[in-house]
Amino acid sequence: MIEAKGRGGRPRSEQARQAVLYAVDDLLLEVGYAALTMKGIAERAGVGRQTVYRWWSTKAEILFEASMDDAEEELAVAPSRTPLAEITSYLDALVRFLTRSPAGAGYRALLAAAQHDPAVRELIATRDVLGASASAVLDRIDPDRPADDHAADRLIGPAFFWIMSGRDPARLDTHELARSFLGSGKS
Amino acid sequence: MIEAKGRGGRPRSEQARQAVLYAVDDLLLEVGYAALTMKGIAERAGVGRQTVYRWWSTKAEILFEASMDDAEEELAVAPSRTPLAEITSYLDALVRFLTRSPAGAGYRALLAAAQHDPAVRELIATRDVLGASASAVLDRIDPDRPADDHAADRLIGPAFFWIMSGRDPARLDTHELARSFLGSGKS
Amino acid sequence: MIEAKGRGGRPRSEQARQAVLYAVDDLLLEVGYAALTMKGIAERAGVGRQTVYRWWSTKAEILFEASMDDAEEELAVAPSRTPLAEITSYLDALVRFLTRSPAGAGYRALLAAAQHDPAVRELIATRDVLGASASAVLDRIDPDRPADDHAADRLIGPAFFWIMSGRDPARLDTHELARSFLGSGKS
Amino acid sequence: MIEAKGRGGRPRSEQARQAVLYAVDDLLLEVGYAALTMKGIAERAGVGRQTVYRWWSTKAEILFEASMDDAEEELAVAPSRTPLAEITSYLDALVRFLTRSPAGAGYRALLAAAQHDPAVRELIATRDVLGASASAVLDRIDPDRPADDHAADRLIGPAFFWIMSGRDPARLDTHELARSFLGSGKS
DNA sequence: ATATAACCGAGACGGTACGTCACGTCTTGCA
DNA sequence: TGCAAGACGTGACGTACCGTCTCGGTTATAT
Repeated sequence: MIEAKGRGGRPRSEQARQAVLYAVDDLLLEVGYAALTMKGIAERAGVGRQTVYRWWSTKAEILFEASMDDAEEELAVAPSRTPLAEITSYLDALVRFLTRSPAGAGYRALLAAAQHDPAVRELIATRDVLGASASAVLDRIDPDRPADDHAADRLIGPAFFWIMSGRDPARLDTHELARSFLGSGKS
Repeated sequence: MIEAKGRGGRPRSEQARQAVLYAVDDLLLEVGYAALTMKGIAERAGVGRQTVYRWWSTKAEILFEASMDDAEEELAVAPSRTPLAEITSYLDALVRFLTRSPAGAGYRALLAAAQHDPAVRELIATRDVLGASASAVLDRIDPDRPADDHAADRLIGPAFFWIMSGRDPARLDTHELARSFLGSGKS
Repeated sequence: MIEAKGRGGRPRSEQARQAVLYAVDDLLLEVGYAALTMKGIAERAGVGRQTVYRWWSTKAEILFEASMDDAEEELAVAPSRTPLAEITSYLDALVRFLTRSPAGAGYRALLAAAQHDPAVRELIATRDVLGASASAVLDRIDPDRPADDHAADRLIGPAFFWIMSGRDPARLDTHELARSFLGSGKS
Repeated sequence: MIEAKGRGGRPRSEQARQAVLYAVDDLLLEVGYAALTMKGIAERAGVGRQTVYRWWSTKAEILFEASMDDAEEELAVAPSRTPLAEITSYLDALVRFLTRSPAGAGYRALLAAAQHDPAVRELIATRDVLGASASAVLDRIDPDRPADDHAADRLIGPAFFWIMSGRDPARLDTHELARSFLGSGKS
């Protein structure tokens, strides 16, 4: 049993939990991460402030719980006929996730917070959604690929850097990046 | 004349400006970006709060002015005998900058803030210190290299992603990354 | 029920309320009305600033709540054997109140603030402590006295004007004022 | 010569002085005494801040210089045929001054400030405009009236108290006050 | 059935940073 | 020397949110 139940008492309200997660999703889009406050979340969710603090310590934790499932789903791409097509389509999904998706906004906000908050750093380290999604694609292309060759980092990194630097996603040539990626590390 | 001075009035105090920049540098190391406050900066600098707000809108702007010159300097690497050595040494400098340098901490903080603050986004877009440092190295290796092939992004990206994800810099194999980088994009 | 309490929430702290009122009383004597600040009151009371603002809008309101009970008490004079003695003793109490009493200092400060603040004007209009105290004395002397003959104003006014003009209270001849008052408006 | 001229240098600008006085008059009506600031006065007058401070210490001083001449003029009433008419007409002028006139607003503001500022108290003590105006009327009615009988205070006081208490001037019966005044202090 | 206990909402509590305003002083260049 | 301009250090303003703490009430299980 994961749920270590207390001896008695009222059980946690699933309704309150959902309301908080939805509220965080909405507010992130409406006001941005910086203006996201525990107070605002509680009020938007129609929930007591203490109830929020009882189950989450920081807004980062709530955002993590609210976004990561969506993130995983959005980064899963359908198989393609060629490696080039597959890599390209993955990079497109990655860019779309980072720049258009609410879950991507949550991810970027968390990554940002992690740069100056060790607690958030540990939190996101528990679940490497980007790396896992890239590895899934790479494993499909080459099931015998070596571990620890930074392949996932080389696949994700260039696009990731482009986006995080704040440059226009439309000017990013994912096809070129895919070609370069496949042409590297060979002989 | 660049300095379009008003007709009258007391001139800006260079001493106050320096004091603020030093205060930001110090405080960033001592308390971190999240705990960096305009109030704290002013007090540490021995400067009025209004004086800080008069010249900078946000702590990000101050940090930008305080860090970017140092950043540029720290990312300039000495020429090496072989391309591989040069690339590797650049990547080492990059990792050192992002993980150990005060200026690098400032850079990461700014990049983080840019993820949810369009003003900061524009600010850092005005001066692409990472991209410029990579381009300098790449130009030295191949003066005739094509523009817009994302070479700088492919060079920086993997290490950048590794660091930003919060993973251990010691476990990053810059030599391997350098080899992969040089083996890609050929034809 | 007079106390229309909200449905939930922590109840107002009577301790905090008292601490604020005492702090205002103390500070008025120590630093004067002009140097009385909401910040100072909160700090002296050991209370959050928001807590002060939650229950009072201005320092005048706090002062009103803190002083008016005392004022009423200090302006009540014991009956005397003759009208002249009674009126004289009332005028002495009035002068003492306006010039020596902490509550009187509060009253003068409020009256002053009312001259350029309609809100304070309305506030003090809700409780005419001076007029009520004078009426009490006048009613005792002549229970059948007509209303609206400005008797209370004629009794209070001269001494009030003298004090408010900043002239030396010791040079005010209350006995003469009492005699004149009793000699007027008769036949 | 009253004006002790300095050894050399630019003479005081009469234009600047007038501009400041007009600015104070205007601003008092527009924003009220509390919101009247040295900064605001200087800006409205189109004058340097230092220039204001050079010639006046406080806003009260400026207001005093700007209002008291007007006050004296407005409180001078034309002779009437009977004492009752004269007294009544004086009281009407007094009420009008205190409640309608810009100079009266200035006077009330100064009197208010004097309640908690000894410097202002001394300032207004140098020129008793109300008392002087009342004495002028009383002297005309009875040139041989005794000094120090508080007659001026008894004349002014009731109306003054009524107005300062913030009660409706329209409900003040000046005729009744005049009758009472003339019926008092006889034998 | 009835305690007991943990949950729920609401909202006041002492703090602290926010960004603005005015204070009174100072430092310019010009008249 | 006076003057307009305007930056300086100081400190109060009123607001927002922090995380904690009562409140009255609500649901569950454990007697």
